[in-house]
Amino acid sequence: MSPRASSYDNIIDAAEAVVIEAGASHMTLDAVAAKAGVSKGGLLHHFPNKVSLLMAMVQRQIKIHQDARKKILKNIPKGPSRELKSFIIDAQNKDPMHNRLGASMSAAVAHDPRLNEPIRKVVRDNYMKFTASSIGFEKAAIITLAVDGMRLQEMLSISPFDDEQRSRIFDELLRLVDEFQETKNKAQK
Amino acid sequence: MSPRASSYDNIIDAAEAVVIEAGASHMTLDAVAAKAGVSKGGLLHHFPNKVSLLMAMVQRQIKIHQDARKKILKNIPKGPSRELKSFIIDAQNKDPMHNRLGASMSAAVAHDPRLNEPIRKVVRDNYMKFTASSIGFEKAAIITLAVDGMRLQEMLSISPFDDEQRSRIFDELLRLVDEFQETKNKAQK
DNA sequence: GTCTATATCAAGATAGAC
DNA sequence: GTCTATCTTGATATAGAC
Repeated sequence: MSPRASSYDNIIDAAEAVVIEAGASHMTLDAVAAKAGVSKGGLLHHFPNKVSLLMAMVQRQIKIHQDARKKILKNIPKGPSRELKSFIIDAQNKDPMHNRLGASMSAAVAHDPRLNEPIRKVVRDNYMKFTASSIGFEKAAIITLAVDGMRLQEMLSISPFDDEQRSRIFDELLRLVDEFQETKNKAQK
Repeated sequence: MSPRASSYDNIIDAAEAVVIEAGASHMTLDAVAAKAGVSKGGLLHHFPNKVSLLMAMVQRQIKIHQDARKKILKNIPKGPSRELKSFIIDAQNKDPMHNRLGASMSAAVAHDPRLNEPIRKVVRDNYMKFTASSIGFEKAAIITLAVDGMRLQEMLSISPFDDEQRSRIFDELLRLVDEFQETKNKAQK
């Protein structure tokens, strides 16, 4: 599906870097080309227009998170809320390369709001999966919303939390999933 | 502080409307002027440049929510988590005029990420207030993050919930605040 | 496959009449 | 205080050489 010429990923890396450093509105083709070390013509050979670059950015980030969650799932002992937990643990990861979904998304949406469609779909699928889990619709939704809230705040650089607070919150989220699960189990007996 | 010529608010209304209908990237001065029924020259008489319009949009929305929360607070029986509850109830309001903070913010941030500063400050103040409440830092943070998550998703049009689900989630959030409070009370005895 | 040069266009902002 | 006309810039995209 995606061509894997070395410059292809190189250009996407550069585009993400520009967004992170200068903001979505400054992600011009000139800036991306300069950052990637190619000319604008070279860039436009790989991505015939700006929208195709933005879509590639979003798609690559979606794939990165999907792959990460599959890996995480393997290491979670079987239990009723594994999917939801893998989602929390994936978001907990502060690795720079891992947290560029926000950058890609804000650049895409700033250019054309309709480009949010693939992300909308991912969000939809997530909530379908998690709210069908055994802790109940509302509680699963709230946990997921809190995780997305954290990510979206970080994407907009309005998060009020430092690293230590951030990790305490994620730990509590994981704990709450278990607690909600236990409450539910008792109620069913 | 803010001039209240009728056209002043009229122009801000128009700017918000353009963002909601066409997206942040299409909020050009031409489009706003056309929507407001004035010429570009007329618009630029009130707002000397685009940034000043964007800042006015954000400030007005912040004030609307502050005023709304003050009103809501009066109707909440005294108790330990009144501030947090007023925040949830304010977010619950689906009145169109009330939910334009997202539009203003996305337009501002799309133009220049540094314009998020006033909102960053509001978010900071909120979390300071709520997490100092008696249900404990992590739980208060999670409730607040879930509310902000809902708002930010709606701002980006990626929310997967319909109206009925949305209101069930808000009800559960209010219930959880009380439940967390009770748990805390018992623990302190 | 990568480059330079250039066409085209849209948007922000200014000047000055009424 | 509102208008029209115009200037200027910067960004996307195309054409065509190497």
